[in-house]
Amino acid sequence: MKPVSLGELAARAGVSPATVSIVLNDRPLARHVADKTRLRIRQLAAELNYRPNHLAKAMLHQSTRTIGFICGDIATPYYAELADELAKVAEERGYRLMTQPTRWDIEKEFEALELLLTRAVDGILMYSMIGVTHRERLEKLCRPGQALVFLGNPSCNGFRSVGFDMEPGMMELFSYLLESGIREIALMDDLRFHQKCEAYRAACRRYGVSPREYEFHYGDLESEIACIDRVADERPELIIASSDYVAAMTISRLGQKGIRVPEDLSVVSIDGTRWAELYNPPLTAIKQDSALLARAGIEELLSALEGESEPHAVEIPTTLKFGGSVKINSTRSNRKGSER
Amino acid sequence: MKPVSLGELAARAGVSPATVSIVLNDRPLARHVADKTRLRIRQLAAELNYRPNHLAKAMLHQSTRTIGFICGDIATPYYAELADELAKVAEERGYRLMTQPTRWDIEKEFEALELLLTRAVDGILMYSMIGVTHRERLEKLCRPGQALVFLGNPSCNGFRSVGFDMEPGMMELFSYLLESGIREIALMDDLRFHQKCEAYRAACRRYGVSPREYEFHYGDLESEIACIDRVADERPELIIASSDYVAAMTISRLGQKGIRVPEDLSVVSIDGTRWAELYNPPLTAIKQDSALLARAGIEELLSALEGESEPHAVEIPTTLKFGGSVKINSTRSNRKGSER
DNA sequence: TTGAAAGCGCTAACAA
DNA sequence: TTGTTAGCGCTTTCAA
Repeated sequence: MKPVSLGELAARAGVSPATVSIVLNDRPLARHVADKTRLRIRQLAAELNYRPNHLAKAMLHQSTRTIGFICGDIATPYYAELADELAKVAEERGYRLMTQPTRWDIEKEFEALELLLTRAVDGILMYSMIGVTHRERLEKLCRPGQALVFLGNPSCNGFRSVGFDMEPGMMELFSYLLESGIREIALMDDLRFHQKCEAYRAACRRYGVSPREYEFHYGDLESEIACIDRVADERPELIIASSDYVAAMTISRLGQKGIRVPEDLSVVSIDGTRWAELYNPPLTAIKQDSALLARAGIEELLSALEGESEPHAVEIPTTLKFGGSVKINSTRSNRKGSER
Repeated sequence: MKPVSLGELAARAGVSPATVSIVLNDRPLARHVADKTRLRIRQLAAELNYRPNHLAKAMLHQSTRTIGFICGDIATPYYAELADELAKVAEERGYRLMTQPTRWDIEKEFEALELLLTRAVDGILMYSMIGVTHRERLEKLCRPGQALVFLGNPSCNGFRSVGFDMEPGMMELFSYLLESGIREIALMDDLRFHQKCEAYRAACRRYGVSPREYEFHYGDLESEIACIDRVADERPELIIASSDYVAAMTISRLGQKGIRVPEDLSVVSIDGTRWAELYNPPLTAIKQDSALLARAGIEELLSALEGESEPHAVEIPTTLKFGGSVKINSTRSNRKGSER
């Protein structure tokens, strides 16, 4: 049972396709169509369950009203929440979201960019470092000014980008920790994504803390586990984990070794998703607000689609969110230690 | 700088569009095209960064090679993992996935169905109860045999569906619990989704346990909290939570009231995602394997697209996964208590 | 108040 | 070995 086309509908109504199109789309000219005809068309459309063919429309306007979201990971809490927010904001603006997970595979990210090039989507949001690491290859495909926005990391020079400014949250964290008498503050991260790391180093400098970095690679489970094991051996007072996910992995694995959080070792995570709040203990975190990121990202993309030619590099400030995964030493600094 | 069309490319190469199409798509006839011409076309295409217009192709075949996934929630671990698996399997089969979160809003679910009707996607996977609860309205839009597969709940009579069989996991759980000396087994769920509930009742009957049910509504935070508070007051020995997410919420909130899991109250969750393993304590769970669901779901959808007319109702068995959120009473039953 | 025709970019069938 | 033509379903002039 094939769907009816506008043409067939017109034939059955005894009018031309043009008339049907005008009526069903409520074009200004529809006011000049005889009431009888208009009603007949409408009724017939409902009866036959007529639906305009999205493909034909898209072809005509050369637009699918779809935004692509290319992302290394969509199953982890931070990205899952982000994808959800993006879909919501996109919908508000009359777009759909097509999410392409790439499992942090550079080749796949470039493949996914073809979505944009073949015009299967109108624009692309990309959570990736290729704007920095694979600059030339990227430029061969898309010149700045295209409907491509990098998410997460700002300062993809020349390309549009919306990311977080890690500094405020990091500074707030350090100030809080030092007040609480904690000085051995280590970072566990994929150092290829250097923003968190840079904010960490800046904070270390400012507060006179000597940096300790534990490196692993996103998506490489073994390196993550090895990294946690090193932390367990060397036992800093506190470890900043690069995400809620990594924090959960860390606490879980430390627990298996009999190391308790926060009693034996404190953990601070970066992200602060709903999961961080529900974790046991609730995670103290540098909060990256995915709702803000989503909104700003889509705004920037739409402004590109509307022909706004100047690319922006938006930065969204981070904040500190208190949980229960940091051990408070001195009692006097018990300011807002637990919020719930 | 507008993208070049096949027509322009042909003009510049001094050949007809048809020839270009044949060459670039490596059609059988391409072997009959002069080597010189073929090379010239290929080279020019690369130089001009030619990309076929996806819309035009789609229009021709009346297919976008895209599958829609309509789902109430995509931010919660179980659904996030499922979306990830679906995207992966779809990609293997040459399709893309378009995820439409509806935040459990029935109207939105019907709206999203328009994706299928307007042919913006080739088929739809739907995680929803409307196949059961809004049968007539649904039938008015799509008759069985259409490229629509219900996920999660089997037995959407007449419609294709792929879901879980909760019984094996539930029975295994009960047998384990009774062996461990736990008899007060309660369920916390949205009873509108009656599968889990039915398996629970069946297990209660079989094992002579008197059912205790705590009801809340998905997506309604207040009802969830109220539900947990009732559980805290009435304190069954063990509570089966309808998802990893709900289990985490429960344990977190119980913790705030000073009730520890599993010392004071045991919790078993349903889902068994990666998050369940990383939780503290790791959750004992009835496992719903999202990779299996994804694969079976896509298979079923593709078989519909390929014209296989007989709708199936596939059921995937659940299993019990051991964690540390159940308090073991008797020592003799310490069989595989903790697995990690 | 309505209809006819052209065209969006591509492909497949048929000619040459 | 290559070109011509028609058409996918819809919208938008322009003409009647």
